Amino acid sequence: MARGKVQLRRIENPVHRQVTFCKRRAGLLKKARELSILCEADIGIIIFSAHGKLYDLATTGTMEELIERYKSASGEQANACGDQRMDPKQEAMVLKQEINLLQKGLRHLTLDKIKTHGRYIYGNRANEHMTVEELNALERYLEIWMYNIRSAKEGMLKAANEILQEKIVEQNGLIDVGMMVADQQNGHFSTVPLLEEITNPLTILSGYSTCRGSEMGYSF
Amino acid sequence: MARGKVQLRRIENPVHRQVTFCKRRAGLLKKARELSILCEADIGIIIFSAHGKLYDLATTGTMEELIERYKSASGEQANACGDQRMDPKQEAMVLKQEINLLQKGLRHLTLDKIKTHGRYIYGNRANEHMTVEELNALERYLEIWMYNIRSAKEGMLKAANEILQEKIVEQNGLIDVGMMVADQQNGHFSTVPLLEEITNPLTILSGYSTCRGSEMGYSF
DNA sequence: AACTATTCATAAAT
DNA sequence: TATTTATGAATAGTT
Repeated sequence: MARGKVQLRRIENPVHRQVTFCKRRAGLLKKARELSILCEADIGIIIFSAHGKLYDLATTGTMEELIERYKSASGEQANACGDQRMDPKQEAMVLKQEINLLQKGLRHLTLDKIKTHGRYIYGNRANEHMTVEELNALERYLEIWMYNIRSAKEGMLKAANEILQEKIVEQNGLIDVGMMVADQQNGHFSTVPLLEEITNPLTILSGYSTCRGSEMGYSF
Repeated sequence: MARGKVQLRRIENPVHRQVTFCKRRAGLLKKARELSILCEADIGIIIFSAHGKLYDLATTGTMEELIERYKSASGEQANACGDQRMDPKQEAMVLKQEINLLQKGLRHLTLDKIKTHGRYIYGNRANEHMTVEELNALERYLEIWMYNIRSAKEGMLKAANEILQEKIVEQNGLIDVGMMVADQQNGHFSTVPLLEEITNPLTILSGYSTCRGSEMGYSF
C-alpha cells in the first residue's frame, strides 16, 4: 500500500513477512473492532501465524460463546462433507488414487493406535487390511515424500543461511553479528549457528543424509 | 475515511449503518485473505450482523477445523496428554486434520515433481507452501506411519515363516524353504530387517530423534 | 451501484 | 522495535 504496490502472494523475505504480519494483523483487528462498534456486529477472529502462534479477538463476550453461536447458526444446513476438490484434469485421477491409498493407510494407522493404546500388536487390527502390494506401494511413496520434505527443509535452512551471510557480508565485520542475528530473528533465529559454522550450509544437515531412509537400504 | 472523519460509535441511521456494514465487512474479509496469503497465516472470521445473520471466512480448510485448532491452541492447560480418547466427534476432527495435512503435503509433492521434473529446486514451487511446522509434523507422522507399515510387513513375514516352519516340520525336510520365501515376498521383502534386529522397534527410530529438524533449534 | 474527496493503512526506509 | 513518510487502499458521503 505504500512505497509501491503490493503483490498478492507470499512475501518471500522472512523479515518483511514478519513485519507485514504484525502490521496487517493489527490493522485487521482494528478494522474488526471498528466494524463491530459502528454496525453493532459481533465478530470473532482467529489467526494462526505460519509458526502456529494464535492471535484472536472476540468483540463480544468470549470466543467460546461466538463459536457456540457459530455452530448453532451454521449447523443448520446439511452436514454433507463438502470435500470439494480438485483440478478437473486427468491429473485429478492420479491424485485421487494417491489420496485413496493415503487414506486407507491412515485409517490403518489410526485404528492401530486406538486398538493397541500405543503398543503395536500385529494381527490385532481392525477389519481393514492392506495387502503387501499396497503396503509396499505406500512405503515407496512415503520414502519419496520424506525425502522431499527433508529437501524442502534443507532448502529453507539454506535460504536462511544465505540471508544471514548476506547480512554479515554487508556489514563487513563480525562485531555486530550477534546484534544482527537478534535483529533478524524476531525471536526465531536465536539458535542459528555462527558464521564459521555455516560456511558450507550443507554440513549442518549432514546428519540427514546419513539417516535418510531411502538411501540406507532400509530404511528405518 | 472519506468525506469526513468517522466517529467511532454506532451509526444511528439504519440505512447508513447497513451500507457501512456491507462495505466494511467486505473490506475486512479482503484484508483477511490478503494477510493469509502474504504471510501464510490461517485465519477464521465469524461475523454476526446486528440481526443475527452469520458471515464467515476460513482461509484454510474449514471453520470447524480452525475452531478445533483454536481450542487446542488456546486451551493448552488441562489437556495434559492423557491418552484417554476423545469423543468421536473430536476424533473425526483430528482425522480430518491429518488427512488435510497429508493432502496438502501430497499436492506439495506432486507439484514439486511436475515443476522440477525430478530435480528439487527450492523456491521454484507452486503457490501452495507448507510451513516448517507443517513439514515437521508431516515428517513425524510419516515416520510413525512408515514404522507401522514395516511392522506390518514384518508381522506378515513372521506369519509366513511360521507357516514355513509348520510345513518343514510336516515334511520333515528343508528342500522347499527357498521357494516358499520367494513366493511370499513377491520380491519386496528383501530390505526388511531380520527379526533379531528389531526386537525393540523403538531403537530403529532412535537415530531420527537426534537429527530431526524441529529439535535442532531452527524454527523459522 | 458508481463515483470522488478524504482519510486510513502500510511498505519501505530509518 | 519504534518512528517516519510516501503512496496505494478503503471508504463516507454523494449521485
